[in-house]
Amino acid sequence: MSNTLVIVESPAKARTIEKYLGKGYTVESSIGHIRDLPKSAADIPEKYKGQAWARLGLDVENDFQPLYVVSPEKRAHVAKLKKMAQSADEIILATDDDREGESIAWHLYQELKPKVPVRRMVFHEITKEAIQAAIAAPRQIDTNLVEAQEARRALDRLYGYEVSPVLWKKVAPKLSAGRVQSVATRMLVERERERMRFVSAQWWDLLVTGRTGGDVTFPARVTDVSGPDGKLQKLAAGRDFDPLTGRLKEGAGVRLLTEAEARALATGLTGQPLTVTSAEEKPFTQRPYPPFITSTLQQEGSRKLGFAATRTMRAAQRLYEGGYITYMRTDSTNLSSEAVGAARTQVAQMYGQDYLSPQPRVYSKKAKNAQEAHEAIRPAGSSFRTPDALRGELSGDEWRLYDLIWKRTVACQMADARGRSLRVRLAGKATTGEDVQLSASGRTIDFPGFLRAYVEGSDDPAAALEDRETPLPPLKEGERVRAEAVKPEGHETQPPARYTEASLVQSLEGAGIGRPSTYASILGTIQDRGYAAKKGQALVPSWTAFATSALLEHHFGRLVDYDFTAKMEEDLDEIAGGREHRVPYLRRFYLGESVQGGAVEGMALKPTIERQMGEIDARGIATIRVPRLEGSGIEVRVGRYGPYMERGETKTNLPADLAPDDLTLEAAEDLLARPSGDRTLGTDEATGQPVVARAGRYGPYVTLGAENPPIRTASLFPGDDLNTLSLERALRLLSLPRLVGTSEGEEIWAFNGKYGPYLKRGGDSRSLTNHDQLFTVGLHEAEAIFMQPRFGRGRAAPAAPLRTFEFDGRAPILLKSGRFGPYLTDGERNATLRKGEEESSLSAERALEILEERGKEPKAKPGKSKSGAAKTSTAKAGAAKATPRKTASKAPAKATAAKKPAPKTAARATPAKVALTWADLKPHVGVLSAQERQLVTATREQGRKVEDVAPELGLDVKKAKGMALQASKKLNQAARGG
DNA sequence: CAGTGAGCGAGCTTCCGCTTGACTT
Repeated sequence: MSNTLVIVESPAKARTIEKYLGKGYTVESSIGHIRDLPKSAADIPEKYKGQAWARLGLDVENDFQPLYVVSPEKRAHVAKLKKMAQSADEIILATDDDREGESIAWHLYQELKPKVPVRRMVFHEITKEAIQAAIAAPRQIDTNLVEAQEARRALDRLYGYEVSPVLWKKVAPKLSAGRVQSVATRMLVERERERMRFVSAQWWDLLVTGRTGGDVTFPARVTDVSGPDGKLQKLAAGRDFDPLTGRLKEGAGVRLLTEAEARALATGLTGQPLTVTSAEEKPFTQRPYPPFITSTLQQEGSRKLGFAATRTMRAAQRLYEGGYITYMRTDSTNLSSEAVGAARTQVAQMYGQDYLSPQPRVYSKKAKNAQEAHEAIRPAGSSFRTPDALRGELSGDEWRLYDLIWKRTVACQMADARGRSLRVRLAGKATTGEDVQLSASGRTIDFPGFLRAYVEGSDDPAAALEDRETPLPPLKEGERVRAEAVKPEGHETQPPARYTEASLVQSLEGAGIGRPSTYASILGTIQDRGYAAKKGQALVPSWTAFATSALLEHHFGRLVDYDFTAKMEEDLDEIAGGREHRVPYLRRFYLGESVQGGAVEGMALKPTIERQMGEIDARGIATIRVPRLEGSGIEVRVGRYGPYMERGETKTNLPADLAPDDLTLEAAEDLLARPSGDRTLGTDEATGQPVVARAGRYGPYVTLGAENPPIRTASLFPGDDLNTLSLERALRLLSLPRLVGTSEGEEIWAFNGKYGPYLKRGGDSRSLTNHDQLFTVGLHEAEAIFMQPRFGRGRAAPAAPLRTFEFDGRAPILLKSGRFGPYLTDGERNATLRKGEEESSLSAERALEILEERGKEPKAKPGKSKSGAAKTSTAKAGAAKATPRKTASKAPAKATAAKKPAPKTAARATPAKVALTWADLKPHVGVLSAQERQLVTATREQGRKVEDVAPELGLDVKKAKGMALQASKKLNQAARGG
């Protein structure tokens, strides 16, 4: 009997399809993509590790040739597929019918290397008919579509892996940038900026309770009041105000009532007669919403059930795996005919024929960039199980979500809701003389139709139906009523609301950004990177998000345009259609294309980054514009240790839970006046100075004196708690250092240092084993400690090697445990073990290989270089080869010698850390910020003093010196190929 | 962003889209 292997993407799908296909077919899944570009160094095959482009996984100088690897966690599964492929007579690749699915099919083909016929088949519904039809109409892999996917993949990699490092250098390490997340972050930031600029305004109007002759009451609102000239004038409402100034928009032509005017008018209108001047009734109909797709399911999951996107998706995944619903990651609102039939049957049964829409409804409005590989999300099968029937079977989240999906699906085949809206205008006169006009509106639902099953945004359709009705008595033109009660109401304009998970997903989807499979993880990413935090339902962007967004907007504007993805999709469509190709497309994006006149066409990412690295002023980027603080001299900055505020010499941390929008001038002054986290414990009687407990970047500490800088500081001991620290304890800590006694004519002092407690006698020091010894060590004990060799007691002895590998004619290689994990060393070079290199199973040969391949010389210590250089030269030559260094360029005189460099001599002539000259460093000034560059150029090229240059750059001398030092470090690092 | 003293191994961080378990607490 023949055996056909069918491969789909999802295991749950495989199980279903296998049932429909029967004998002769084996159905297995790929479980998503099987190969990808290497994620990090650990995934890069040895063979490619030395390549400059390996980090990207794309050979950017060679047609962007991708390097695909099977990730470690997929290896076993791919091996299983290979085995199955070998025993099959035929293979059908039935991955999804979209760009990614086509690519998965192609990767399967590449990786399995089948020797039997291979066909490609697609279906959009998991129904018996659809699958049999698909089997009967196979095709070949669409290589153009695959190429479009590869272009998409490459672009995302280049964007993410080239731009993120810019953020590491200019903002903070471990940050990230990407086509999707950076736009999502920008959306949050722009909304917050609007809120920060927002100026609120107050306005008043009047709510009138009218009473008819028939003794029915209804609400109406005053819309117009006559001015001094007797003419009616519209009352101001929220929309008439400019959100940037809080003042009425120019030319609004409305009247703004003060509270007093509103109250006077209310009194004057109470009890007065009103005349109905017009009554207009209009019928309306409302159509049901389309069935769920991923984004709308997440939105309604959030609105109706209060689920976060991940929670909705987790429940949906379980429903899908249990066969209760169709696939939950989809962008298509399409329903199979099976589903439409099932829904209609159920409507007729449960609500009656009247509630059925006369014609089957088709929902085809496409979302931007929809790929439509699946159906809409609906109850599975050709007859839907009702939520009630599943009460015992499903529980908790799953049942509630199923109920929601069922209702929405059934409702989409129901009849329109029908009703009437009534709009009434009334006129009256206050006793104070003003004419007024009022308006009342009502809404009556005559036939609820689909609303009986499903009301968007509400958990209970029955209750929501009532909410949707605002009954109004049947008022006729000319009818007289009485203003029974008049209530003046004050209102305040509101800033635009922050995004929630649901509304952000909605906006991203609207712009065609992100895919159903990624919406939930986008939210995770921006929170994991610290770009946003949830505050209730709202997503609040962090100060880091402001800095990052500002950098990208100013220096890589095109990359964070809201339509960047839309444009990319257009280009990818061209590639998929065979009218454009991957390589030239990527070349324009990454390298740019020179056209006549020397101009560069395309995004030209790489050259842009190289240029911007020098342009971007890190300090400027870290300084965040806060409109409300303008002119106050207060600056907000994100520093290495989080966000802080600065005014002159005063600095204070910004509390983590303070949203950018909440930083008003008042709040800022308040924080500056009371440096954050500081707690005054009391007063030191001896000096009369306050004792303050603070949290600093090196941990908690106490100070004597509340000023900056304080008179004295002392770190807390490991067991101390900043929140409960007593004044007595603080004073005891501040009493350090302690004079232990005098020995050998020198004083012995006990200090608490950054590496822990230690004793100091003249120029000599010894560590102590615990902090309490600082108070307890006596002179004799101290002297005994000093008798010990420096690295003996009081400091962890050098750890014994974990393993030793011996070699003939070569120094042994030791495996040691270090701060950064296990590493190999032979005394000359060191190499840290990477992921996948097991310390237990390491062979001597492999150890040698690793050391040869990537062993690095430890940093030369001053005074040690001599003896280092005198040792074996083989290691040096190897290192020099692995990381070619710039030879000191004061060497032009030795040009002849340099022409034919004999590796060993060259290596010996260039010790590991010869001081680099300005000529060596100058080409690398691109790594510096504009300010750093000016400073360095002035001092090193023009030979000026930092003190003289600082004022010109608007820096104080102390800061400038620090900056010069930093800049020098950066330059050296860059010049040495770091 | 405070201030302290010596000596030891740097290398990695990061993207977007497809999919599920396998881990531990």
